[in-house]
Amino acid sequence: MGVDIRDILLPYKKVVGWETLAGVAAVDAHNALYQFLSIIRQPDGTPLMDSRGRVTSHLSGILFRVLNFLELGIRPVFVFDGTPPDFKGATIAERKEIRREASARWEEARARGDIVEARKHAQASSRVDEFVISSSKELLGLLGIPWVQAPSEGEAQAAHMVAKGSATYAVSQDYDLLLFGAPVLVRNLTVSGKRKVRGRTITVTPEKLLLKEVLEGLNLTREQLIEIGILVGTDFNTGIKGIGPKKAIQIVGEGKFAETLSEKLPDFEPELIMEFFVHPPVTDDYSVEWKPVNADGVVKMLCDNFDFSRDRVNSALEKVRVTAGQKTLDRWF
DNA sequence: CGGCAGCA
DNA sequence: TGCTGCCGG
Repeated sequence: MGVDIRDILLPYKKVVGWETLAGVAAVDAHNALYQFLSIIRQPDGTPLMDSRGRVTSHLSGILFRVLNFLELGIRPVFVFDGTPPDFKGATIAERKEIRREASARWEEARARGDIVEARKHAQASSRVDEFVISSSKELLGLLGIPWVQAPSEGEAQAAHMVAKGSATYAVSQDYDLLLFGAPVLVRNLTVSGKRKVRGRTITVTPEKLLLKEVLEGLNLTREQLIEIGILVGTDFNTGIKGIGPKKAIQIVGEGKFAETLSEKLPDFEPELIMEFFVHPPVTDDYSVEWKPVNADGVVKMLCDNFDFSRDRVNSALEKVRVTAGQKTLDRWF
């Protein structure tokens, strides 16, 4: 998922404290929902589900994260994907196949009692489907959180909203936001700092990337950063085998992007993808307005309809009732 | 992921 | 008070 240019971005990642993050966060909804669906699972990989078998992991994730954001003075706006460009077709088909295989391996591993293996494949089988999207939008509405429907890629729309000042920063784990021109990208926006990765407990802290610093530091234009992405592979193309971000930066710096491509991938034409990153379809037809949490509505949806515990939901909502009360003198809601 | 009980 | 580990749906 996403362009893997992590290695060259390492020097430009800045660990930031929560107090610096008060403001409007344009959240890459697909990225957040995928994260919730893949991680909020039982040890054997089974996601949270209601009595009717509907997956509810994403609803749990949204509820607690959004309420935490509000408490921290972070006003999120979720940005959902629209219609992907035609040239994403191959990637979409490939991912579908990967999910299908992962699903089968999940079953196999569970059948033979290999919990660890089962969970791994279950995570890889996660899919943000129509139900996940519509139920997420419904819950966000009840929480008073605005969401925007992108005409095409949500990442592009989120980047656009930060660029024009509708949001302070974009939130995603993917670096594509930088290719789409997001001036500020924040990663690891999870409240609990401790995470278990392969048995080890590591501390995950929010980190900020400024596009300007990345481009100046690497002495690149945004078009050149996109060229690097295309060489190593994006959501829209496979990239060249044997070329990672380090080699790509060298190639692009020497002005040999086109030359290298025509040599290694003579049939591939990068122009459409380049143009898509530079000028993606985005809209200015949105309104971003936060409303008070509809606590009754949230309880009705989550407890009556999706079997959440009343105690848990109420105590989560209780925290923002206090916060909302304190903020009424601000121009918050 | 995030809440929370249980324990040092 | 801070950490570990289980549970949620």
